[in-house]
Amino acid sequence: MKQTRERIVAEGVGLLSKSGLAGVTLGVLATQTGMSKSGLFAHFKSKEEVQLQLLDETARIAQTTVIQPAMKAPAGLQRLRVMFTRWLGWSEKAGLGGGCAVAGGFFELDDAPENDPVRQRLMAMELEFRQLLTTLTNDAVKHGELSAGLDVPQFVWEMCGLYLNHHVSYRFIRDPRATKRAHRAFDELVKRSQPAKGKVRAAGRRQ
Amino acid sequence: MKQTRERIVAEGVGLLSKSGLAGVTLGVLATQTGMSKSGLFAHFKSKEEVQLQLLDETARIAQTTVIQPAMKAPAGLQRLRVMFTRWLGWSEKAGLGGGCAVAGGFFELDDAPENDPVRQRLMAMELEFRQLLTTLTNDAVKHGELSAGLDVPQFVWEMCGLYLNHHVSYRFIRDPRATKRAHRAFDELVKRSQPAKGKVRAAGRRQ
DNA sequence: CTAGAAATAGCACGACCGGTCGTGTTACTG
DNA sequence: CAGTAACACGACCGGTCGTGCTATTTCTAG
Repeated sequence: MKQTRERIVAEGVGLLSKSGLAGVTLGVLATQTGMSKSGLFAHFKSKEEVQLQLLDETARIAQTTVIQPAMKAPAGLQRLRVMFTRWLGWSEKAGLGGGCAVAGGFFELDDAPENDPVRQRLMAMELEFRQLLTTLTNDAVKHGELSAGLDVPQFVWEMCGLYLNHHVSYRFIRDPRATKRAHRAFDELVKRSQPAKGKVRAAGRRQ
Repeated sequence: MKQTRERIVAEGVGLLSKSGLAGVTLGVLATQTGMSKSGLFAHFKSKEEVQLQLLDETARIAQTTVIQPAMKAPAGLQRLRVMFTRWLGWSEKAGLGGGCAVAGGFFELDDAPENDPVRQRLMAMELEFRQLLTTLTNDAVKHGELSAGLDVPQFVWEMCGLYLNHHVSYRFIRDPRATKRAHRAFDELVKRSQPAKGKVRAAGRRQ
């Protein structure tokens, strides 16, 4: 059945979130789905195929949990801000039961060979998302909410860092101030990226 | 022999760096050390013991690679800066052949039970290092190089984030600009944490 | 109601896992 | 010289891994 495969994938994303790529085992996934290992395996060509499917499904969930709500916000700095807010701890909000599989994969596969398909998929997902952030940041610049001279790649780079930092702080350290810290850092990042107030430029209107 | 155990540990830190905690396997470690699995195992009570020893050794290496050189620099902002510079990519500089095992462990064990000994060790290592960073930052404040009104925990938090971000950017993304980006972000962090220049005394206008 | 297709289970495989056990070698001790 | 303790070894334990091959069940079409 078509929907069995979907059920497996839907179950699997939770396991992936909780246990990481290496923790996704055919046996565990089968048990969790209430199937035999071979019955489950018949739906996929290989374990790698399972991992790729799970990453794709993870991306789909992130799309609806993080990106779509953000795109409903008004373009510019507001949209960027909503994106960041939704981004933090999104896997928990989506009910995955664990952390962000993509962030986890960064550390699991950082030494994997360049042509590893799972690594490549992970890289593609990340670059695509960073591209989106870049676009949103550029929009905020066009709206005059961020400085025209802003180093946009650097801005995006730092924004991604705040997410990673929050992930560790929130999930490993379990610091209750993690989310507050991340927002504060983001606010600082935005503030120092804004055009000079009251100065010569005409593009003034911020926030 | 005493030195056999040391040889195992010395070999193991490389494996830990390359493959993460889960990748440290008695069999692989034995092969790599040129021993039989059982011969190797005789030196430890359990695999967990091996992991703890490897983490300790990793800490020792970090001590000489990162911390000791930094402590030779003049106290204050300079020392903090040297620490940060040495910190970035330290595992490579130390010849471990992989990434930072501590950073990797954050993502591997973020869902581990609170009383997991390996998780606890990792946490202790991190908190100790953050404590050191806090002390150095406080020193820089005392030297008047950072603002007296600085939110020091937030400063340290952001500094740790820059390290994580660099790790991903450098090792997974393999962005050649990673280190430049990290330094740039650190400079910005320092700049906005400095006391107002030329102006009055503490509590400057560093909004 | 039955033929065939699709989905699932059963089973076996070789490899590796963490860990145990008995044995042989070596070097020091009395 | 005999005794002994440290050390490393190969064989092996019960399990789990990914992955095939072959039944069996279940669903659907005529």
